[in-house]
Amino acid sequence: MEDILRSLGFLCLGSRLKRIGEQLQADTQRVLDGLDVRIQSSQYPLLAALDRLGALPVGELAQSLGVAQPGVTRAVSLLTELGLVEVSPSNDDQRRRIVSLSANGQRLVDTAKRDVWPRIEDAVADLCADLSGPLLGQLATIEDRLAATPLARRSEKAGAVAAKAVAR
Amino acid sequence: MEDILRSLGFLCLGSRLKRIGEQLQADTQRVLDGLDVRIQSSQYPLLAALDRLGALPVGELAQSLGVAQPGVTRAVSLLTELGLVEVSPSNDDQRRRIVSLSANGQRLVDTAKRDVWPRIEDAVADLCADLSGPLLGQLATIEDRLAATPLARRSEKAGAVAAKAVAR
DNA sequence: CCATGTTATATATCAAGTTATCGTTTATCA
DNA sequence: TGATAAACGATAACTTGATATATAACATGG
Repeated sequence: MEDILRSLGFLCLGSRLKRIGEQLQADTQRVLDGLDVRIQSSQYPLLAALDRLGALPVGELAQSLGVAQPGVTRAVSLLTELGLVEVSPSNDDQRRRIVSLSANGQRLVDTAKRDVWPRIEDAVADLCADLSGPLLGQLATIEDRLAATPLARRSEKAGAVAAKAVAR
Repeated sequence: MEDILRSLGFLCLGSRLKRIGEQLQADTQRVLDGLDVRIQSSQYPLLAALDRLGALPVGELAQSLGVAQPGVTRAVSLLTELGLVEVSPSNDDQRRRIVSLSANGQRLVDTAKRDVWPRIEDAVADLCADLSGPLLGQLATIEDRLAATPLARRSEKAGAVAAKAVAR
């Protein structure tokens, strides 16, 4: 069965990037499910931004994540309900609402940084290893590799390697 | 303002690909709006698939587009209402519903192939010209270029070049 | 100093993808 | 051949992005 997006090349690059991104996110979610982590993979960038940049108002958070502000507002309410972030008013500007990690959120991030993110990063790096040449070719290779060996399998391998490294 | 997805590298590649894809599609939509075409850019792959592969049942259409079947079912109902595709029962299997371009749909595709798609393809090709090196670097370059010169401007340039070529 | 404009966030609605599940129809095999 | 399994497409519910707009707080010029 011909892959139309692939055949259309640059014409549908946007759709194709979205498609690959969605598959990667779904696969990442499967890795997380296997690791007993209960939040959505899509929330990690927000938590990582707060961890890396410290407390931020909604708008700057949106900018640093490269998404539109309403998306951040929604994600923040969700994470607030989960008790992972907290919102406090700004002292000097009552319009601004400063978002920060809660104690629980910080704990989750610390754990993830140690136990989870390296696994995922290794798996994706493995997926993208030794790519070269034009962009469309690299994307095709990624799709092919993803179909041949799902990310979860790559993360097991990465985990095994990591465990071996620790055991040494 | 630090771009977190970029800093996180492979860890959030999925989110990042989605983000770039969405921006590309939104930009493409803007080009289409300027060209007096009234359908969503995201519907073009489906129409292109039917044009290229001929009439197909829903499931095979989904497979050739690389999306899940319910998405195709919804897109087909939408395009049927717009009068661009038609659905007919299969002779030999009552479960299958064969999707094909209507006369209007075929006309639209023919026009698009001649007047619209080349513009978009040139603009995106321009965006991706002379990329080299590792994937993450290529993606960063694409984002930078897109921020510097939006796709619509690139398509104007491409249109001018095409017009000049014709005039010769 | 207040009317007006701007900025920050929230809300509403839309778009396009997903998974899960259901009803039909077809296929299989004991 | 008839019971059961598999395949196809539709529907429902959810996710995660978008845009447009409303509301409230701040800034500023006359």
